[in-house]
Amino acid sequence: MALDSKYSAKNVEDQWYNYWMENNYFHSEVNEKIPYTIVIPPPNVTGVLHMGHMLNNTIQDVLIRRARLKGFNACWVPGTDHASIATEAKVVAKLKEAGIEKSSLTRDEFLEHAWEWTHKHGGIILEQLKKLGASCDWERTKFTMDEDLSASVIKVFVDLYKKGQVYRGYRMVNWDPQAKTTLSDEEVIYEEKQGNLYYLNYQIEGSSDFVTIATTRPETILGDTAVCINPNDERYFHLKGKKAIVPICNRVIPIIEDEYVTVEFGTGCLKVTPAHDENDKMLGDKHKLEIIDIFNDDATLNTFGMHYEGKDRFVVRKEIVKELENLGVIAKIEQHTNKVGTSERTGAVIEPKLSDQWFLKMKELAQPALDAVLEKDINLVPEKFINTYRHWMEHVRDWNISRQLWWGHQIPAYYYGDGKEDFVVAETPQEALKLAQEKTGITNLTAGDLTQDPDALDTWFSSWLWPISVFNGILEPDNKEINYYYPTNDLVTAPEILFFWVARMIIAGYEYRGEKPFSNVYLTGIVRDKQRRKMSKSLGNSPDPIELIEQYGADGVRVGMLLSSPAGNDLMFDEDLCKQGSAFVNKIWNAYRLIDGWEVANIDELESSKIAIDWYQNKFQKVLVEIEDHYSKYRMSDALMATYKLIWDDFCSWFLEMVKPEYGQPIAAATKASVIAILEDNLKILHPFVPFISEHLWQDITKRNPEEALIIASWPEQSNFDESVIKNFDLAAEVISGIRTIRKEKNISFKDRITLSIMNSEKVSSYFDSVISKLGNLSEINYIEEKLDGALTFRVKSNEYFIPIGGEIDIEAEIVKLTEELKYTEGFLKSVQGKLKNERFVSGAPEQVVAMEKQKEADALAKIETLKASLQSLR
RNA sequence: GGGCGCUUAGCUCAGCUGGUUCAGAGCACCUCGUUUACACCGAGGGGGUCGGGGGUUCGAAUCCCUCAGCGCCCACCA
Repeated sequence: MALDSKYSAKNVEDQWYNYWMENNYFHSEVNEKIPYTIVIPPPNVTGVLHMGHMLNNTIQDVLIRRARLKGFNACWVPGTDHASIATEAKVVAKLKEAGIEKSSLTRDEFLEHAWEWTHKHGGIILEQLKKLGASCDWERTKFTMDEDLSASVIKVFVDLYKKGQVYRGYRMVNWDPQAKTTLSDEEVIYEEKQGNLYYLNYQIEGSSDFVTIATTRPETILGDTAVCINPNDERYFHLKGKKAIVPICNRVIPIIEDEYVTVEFGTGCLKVTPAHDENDKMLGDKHKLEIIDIFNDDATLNTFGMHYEGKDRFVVRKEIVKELENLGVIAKIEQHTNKVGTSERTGAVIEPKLSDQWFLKMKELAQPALDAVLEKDINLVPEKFINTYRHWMEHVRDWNISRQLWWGHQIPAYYYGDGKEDFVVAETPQEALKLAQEKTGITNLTAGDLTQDPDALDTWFSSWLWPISVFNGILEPDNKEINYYYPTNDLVTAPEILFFWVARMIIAGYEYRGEKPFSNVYLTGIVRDKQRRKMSKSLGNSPDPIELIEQYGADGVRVGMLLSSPAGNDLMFDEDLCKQGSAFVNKIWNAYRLIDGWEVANIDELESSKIAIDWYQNKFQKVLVEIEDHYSKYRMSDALMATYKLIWDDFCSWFLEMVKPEYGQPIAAATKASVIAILEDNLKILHPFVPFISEHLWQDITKRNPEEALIIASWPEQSNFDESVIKNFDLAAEVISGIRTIRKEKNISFKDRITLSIMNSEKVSSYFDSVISKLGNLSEINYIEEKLDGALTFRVKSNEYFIPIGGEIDIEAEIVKLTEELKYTEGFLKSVQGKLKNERFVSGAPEQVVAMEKQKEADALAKIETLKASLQSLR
């Protein structure tokens, strides 16, 4: 058959993905084999594939395919996350485009829209993963809002409530005024922003004196309920017990004393706004201050904002500064940088806000999860993340798990009155009613008297159960699937969600299984562009992964992604890497074309072929050990690079060149059979990286039954290898290199056959003559005792090689070359001897090292001898 | 403000407990090549005083100190 010299991935990849699907190779069921399990970090259900996913899932697929080849029962569970806030924001925006406000809809109406959106866009990302070659067990696809997963979430919430771990509290929380919901501390990103520090004069009641406070947020003065000084600050002793007047609203507020105030900062005098700052709240509680909330939910001012009512906080900031200026109360304005919290999802500036929310106590739950990582029961790769993890776990704060959103799991708390404790928590409304009746003693309480908490749970409150809930391990803790697949093996995810997700999964794992959820966590880098900017939609610097696959093929893109992605290191994505990837795939393709085209005949195997096969088999084993080592350390790019070099350099450039028959000649049947066997082993180790082409070639070699597919073949058997065979070959390769260098330097065409003479022949393995002769295109090899006059020379180890080319030698040039080599060798000898003369070295260094230096000395001396002799003969 | 990490060839990075294969790899670059698998190719080649300074040692890219630059995480200083 005639194969095109350019491999076309497009024609091949869909075909084999379908073949794999049809034969159900991705599917896993409980059996007697050892399981190897990965749960996918569930992407947002309505999201599209981005470069981070590509990297992430390529690594997972490499791991899972390799495990499958190694004979494990490989199970990769895919799925999606409902992504409460992100999805709700999208749906709200979508509705707005259609002229519908969320506030005009009932909860059920809104959820209908949300589900519609989810069904329309959900799963797109999973389809995209198929293009990449992801061998997930699609029959197991899960969604965090599936019925059973939702029930798991509710069950866990109720359970934790009963255990006293979940509680309702009135606290200062992070408010996202755009999404109009609270956020957990982890969802707030602090950004350094340039702002001003305003110094304002507050008049002292009953006096013309004033006190100067400093604030970054002048609009909040309308919520001030005290001024605070440090009791030890002599400057303000005269203010003790006095009252101050807030400008504009003219509220009279007490001047309190607290050592919390830093004397050195600003004026050493602080305005206290308990409703809008966590520290102020703390002061307010301590000194029993009034709390005045001046904001609406969207961060516009409410009636306490007086004439600013209805205006946005940032507009008010500008306007109020003007008004204060007019009133003459601004003492000065300084430039000031401070950290401003913004919403991870919407980017809106977070407003600290007091409200009733649900919290999960973390301290106690975190302990086993912390120990597991510190004791390396769970390995973080790379290890540098252990410290970060430890720090977070040791300082973990209670988790705000309620969100003022509709899209998500509605909190199973039911209110029957307005009192703080007038609620019950239960898995079902029926149960809630029963509990409420018991609690209140009112037996004729009806379902209609109960109102479910309108809030939804934080998305992560469902994804933290993922490794358990996908196997139904919450609802049926003793089912055979969870018992078999859990704990899973590897988790591959981005370091950004180490706290959001990974840490919490570990916590849930110990709380609900008494066991870790996974053994290894591979934290990938962040995909950046060449300018080191994070790839993002808004910057428009992210290539479309599907377009990349169209262009370079999934195999090419996979290789491209993996080529430069050591764990934990950011990946500077460059399309050239994909080019390199597809070039590699093309190389494999052409190697196959070569082999496939060989005519066989029943002839004896050539000596060079036998040598080549023996050498490659040993080399393959040696590299296999390296590859295994890299895998064991999760060094995927190194494993790939070792494979890449083995295939490109050793297999293609050396091995195939050695066994390749002369033009028009047939190859020995036995040789071709060996080459095919070697090729098959190559395809096995290539398969995790480039699944499509490897399967394609595997199936093209010979007709295979479904049970003989490469995807379920077995990884090459590890066996001993003979290092001396490899060393011998390296020597031969050096000689061939020497010949090529001379050809190049002297412009001797490769087509011209030349003669090679070797001195000190007893030290050369004549075993390799055939190989050297073939790759050097020699007409003959001579073994000589005396130097050859009128020849070009080169040295490998202490042997000297001569290539006679008649009388055309440029003697002067040869002399220069030899002199330089001599000079270098003498310098080298000097440094070695310097070491050996140093008694402290000889006595202090290990024997091995000293012996090595002595060997170096001997080699150098010998080389100097030959060089000198050669120079002599030229002169 | 605390903690962690990084700085090695033009680029992206390996270099484990100091000495064997310690100055490496891939890409890029330069030269030559229309060799009968592949120009997404082949052969050959150039390129780094391992961020600066100091120290320990017979010996340091590797250990210690210090300075500089960069990055990440955490933290309530208005």
